[in-house]
Amino acid sequence: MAREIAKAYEPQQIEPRWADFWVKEELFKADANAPGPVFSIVIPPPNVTGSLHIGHMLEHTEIDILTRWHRMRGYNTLYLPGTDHAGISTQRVVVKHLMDQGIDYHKLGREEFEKLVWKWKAEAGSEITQQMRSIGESCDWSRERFTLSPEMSHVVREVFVRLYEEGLIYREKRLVNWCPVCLTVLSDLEVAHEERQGYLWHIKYPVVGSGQFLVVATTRPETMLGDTAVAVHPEDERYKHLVGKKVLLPLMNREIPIIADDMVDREFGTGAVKITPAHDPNDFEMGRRHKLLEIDVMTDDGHMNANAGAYAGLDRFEARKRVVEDLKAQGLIEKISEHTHPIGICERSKTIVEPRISKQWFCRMKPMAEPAIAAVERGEIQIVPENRREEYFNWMRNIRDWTLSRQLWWGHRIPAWYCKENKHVTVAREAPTKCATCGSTNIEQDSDVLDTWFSSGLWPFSTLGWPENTADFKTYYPTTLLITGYDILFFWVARMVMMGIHFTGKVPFRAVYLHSLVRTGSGEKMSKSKGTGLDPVALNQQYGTDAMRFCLASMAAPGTDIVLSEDKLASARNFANKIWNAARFLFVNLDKFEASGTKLEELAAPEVRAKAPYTYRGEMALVDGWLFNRLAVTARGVKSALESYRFHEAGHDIYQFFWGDFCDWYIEWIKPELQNPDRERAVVAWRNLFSAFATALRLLHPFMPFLTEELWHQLPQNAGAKSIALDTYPQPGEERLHLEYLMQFQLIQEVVVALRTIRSDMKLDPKKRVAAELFVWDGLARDAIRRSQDGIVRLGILSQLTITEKPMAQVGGMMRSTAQFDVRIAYSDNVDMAVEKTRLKKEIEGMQRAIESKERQLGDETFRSRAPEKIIKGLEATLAEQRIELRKLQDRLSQLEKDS
RNA sequence: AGGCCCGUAGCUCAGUUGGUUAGAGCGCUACCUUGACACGGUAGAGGUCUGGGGUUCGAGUCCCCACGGGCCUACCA
Repeated sequence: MAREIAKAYEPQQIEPRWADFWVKEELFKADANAPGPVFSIVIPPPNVTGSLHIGHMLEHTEIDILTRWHRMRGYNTLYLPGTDHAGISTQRVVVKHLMDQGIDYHKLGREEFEKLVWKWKAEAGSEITQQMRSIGESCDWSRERFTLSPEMSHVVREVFVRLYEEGLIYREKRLVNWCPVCLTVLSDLEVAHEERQGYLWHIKYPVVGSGQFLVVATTRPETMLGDTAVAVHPEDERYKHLVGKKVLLPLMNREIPIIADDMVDREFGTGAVKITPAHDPNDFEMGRRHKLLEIDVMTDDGHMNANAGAYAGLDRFEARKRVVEDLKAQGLIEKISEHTHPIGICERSKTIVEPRISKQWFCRMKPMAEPAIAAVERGEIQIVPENRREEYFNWMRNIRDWTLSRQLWWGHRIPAWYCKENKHVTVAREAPTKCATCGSTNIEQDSDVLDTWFSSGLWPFSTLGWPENTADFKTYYPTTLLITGYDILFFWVARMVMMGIHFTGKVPFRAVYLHSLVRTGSGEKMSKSKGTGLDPVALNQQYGTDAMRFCLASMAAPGTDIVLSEDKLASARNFANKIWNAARFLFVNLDKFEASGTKLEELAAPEVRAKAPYTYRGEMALVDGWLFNRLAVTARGVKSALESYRFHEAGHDIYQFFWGDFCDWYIEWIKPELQNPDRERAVVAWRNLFSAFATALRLLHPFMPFLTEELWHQLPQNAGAKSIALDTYPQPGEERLHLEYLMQFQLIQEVVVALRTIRSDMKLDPKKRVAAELFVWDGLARDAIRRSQDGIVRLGILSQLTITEKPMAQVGGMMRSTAQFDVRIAYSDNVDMAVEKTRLKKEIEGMQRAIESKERQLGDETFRSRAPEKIIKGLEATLAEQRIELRKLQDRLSQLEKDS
């Protein structure tokens, strides 16, 4: 039967089929009761609002590679998918959606709004998980989780109440980061710092009863409306005499005290600082120390409030202008200087964050941070790359309390109820009917929700059934590994570690691999909102998901950010095409061979894999010995690379093997064998080819799941089998490598390349067959080569090859020599001896340099006494070879010079 | 302000504990439409590893300084 196989690899034709197959067959459903070592990984839940971006593509590629790899190696494997309700993002998306329809969400009311978000989630919230299916991620979809599902909410509430009962959660009025656009408080981590060009306004505050002025410097003049003091350093001679006096706050005509506090920097500005406790973190602390008034002069949405007097109602930036103008008019601006300073930006709305006094829920972090630090110190959690450990420690050691509440409607509502009669607080798992303290039924639940990261922090155990001791929890917790971006080390990783240890007594994962970020050519982080991102979905469509995966993996060196380009994708696509065509070669030739009357079963015996490499009457072909050893070397390399998250190295090894060894040499070499009239020989060749190809496919499968699944199914030995994903992964053999195969075939490769190089230098017609002579120094190798003569003749495009028993004189024809062999093409047309001489001279120079440096080193007593034996031996061996080569080159050159 | 990372071939980047003539992909040059593959084949050119100093028998690799680029943390008004 003739097989239909397209001439070029067309991923669009095969990917959707396997993506569906994997999902429908529930191929990756985990079984908590299955035997074997466990590999479990939970997904960093993407936002429900999201769609797959290039960062996910990288992350999910890495996760899926390791997941498939472990599964194939026989681990009880769970890759648990899910999404995050993403409070602020989702609420913003839906609010905007409503606005587009002319609906103000405030008017809908909370309940109605929440219903709409759920509806929206049901309709649009599975885009990313659908995309994950279509790119073939080997998740267990039966265990998909959502951070705001009833089950997860139950866990969140349990955790909140326990923390409250333990005194780790408290409610307090203090200075927080407020976003006037999102209308919510933010945690420190959600505030980005940016250097901005601004001004330093020097404002003259009249000292009461003296006619003098005290000049303060500020970057935010509008906040002066809320000033309740001016502070100077207690030892500042310039101002000592003023401490205890008062200034008259301009524009507000309020008398405020001059205080002394050593937090003041005498060097900065004028050395006198206005104090606005309600709008600046420093001032707030100082205010509390000195029991100053805290006057909030702004509204939620960044306008001035009634406390701002004449400025009430103005936008904060407008107010700044007006304040400055008015001060100028009164002659109270002493000077204005340019000043670059960092300001806080809301990560979502990009507006300037306003520090503000507000009553919020906080989580005490220090007690939880300590065990989290210890766990990493003791190595219970491995952080990769290691240099991130220090960042982790640094942040953990300086940790500050976490602002938990958010003024949103979408999220886990805080399980706290306030007694309206006497302000008692009831925190409970189940909604209470009355105040726990006074019994009043006049209670109301806190209207805020929890920071989204609070529920994400529980993800590794909430998804596995905690607080019940479920089978999943028992088997899969702690998870084996977490793969996520280093940009959320604090947001998420650190918090999971703290929560995990606190609640389960165990670390949530044994290792964290922090992957790179994908950047644009100009070094920016790729971002959809900035329009600088490449769209992985479109690119997958164009180049193939496998190509994308392979490309990303090949670039994913730990600790290095990735700059992706279409060039690189094309190169990965070409690799996929190469494999496709290797398969095509197999099948086209198989058809021919079958046509000559061979039964497929003979070639595709089920044990084909197990017994490979096959021999012909006990005799191993050198090329087979070589190829299977190369395969073993590759499997070894891939294993050690993946064990240490060096995806790029694994990818490179496989690429090298598949293209360089398998396609360029093996296939070329065995071509005649496959149609060998000696049927027995041909069958051996076919079995080895099938076996090697299938092994290579299995090696590649975690990287390119679609292509390998497709081709694997077409191999006769896999007829009727379920999936390559459930097949075994090639393990590096226990037995030692047979180095002689590797070395002997490598020698052949060198000979063939030397022949081709000579031909190329001679500008020989590529089809012109010429006679050549070969001498090989090593007797064993010479015998091996004699048996491989036909191959050399074919690949070197020779008419005949004479293998001599003696070294060759460096005369006549065109030659190449190494320490191991001499090869000559006895053909002298077209030879430009001047070019040959130049080449020889250049090579001699290089060789002399190499030899001299080695001689110098080896002649150095200190080197000999201190360098390891291995290095010295190696150097000596190389030196000996190079001396031989040099002598040959010199002989050759002088011969040529004599001739001319 | 503190910390971290990077600067290697025209481009994008590898280079695990310092050790033998520094690698890959793309690009480039020449030749080749050969029965798997032009998304291809064959051969080749091209870096002395940003600069300077140091440690060492030996440095792309370790240390210091400078220059250039990036990131993170941070309450300098």
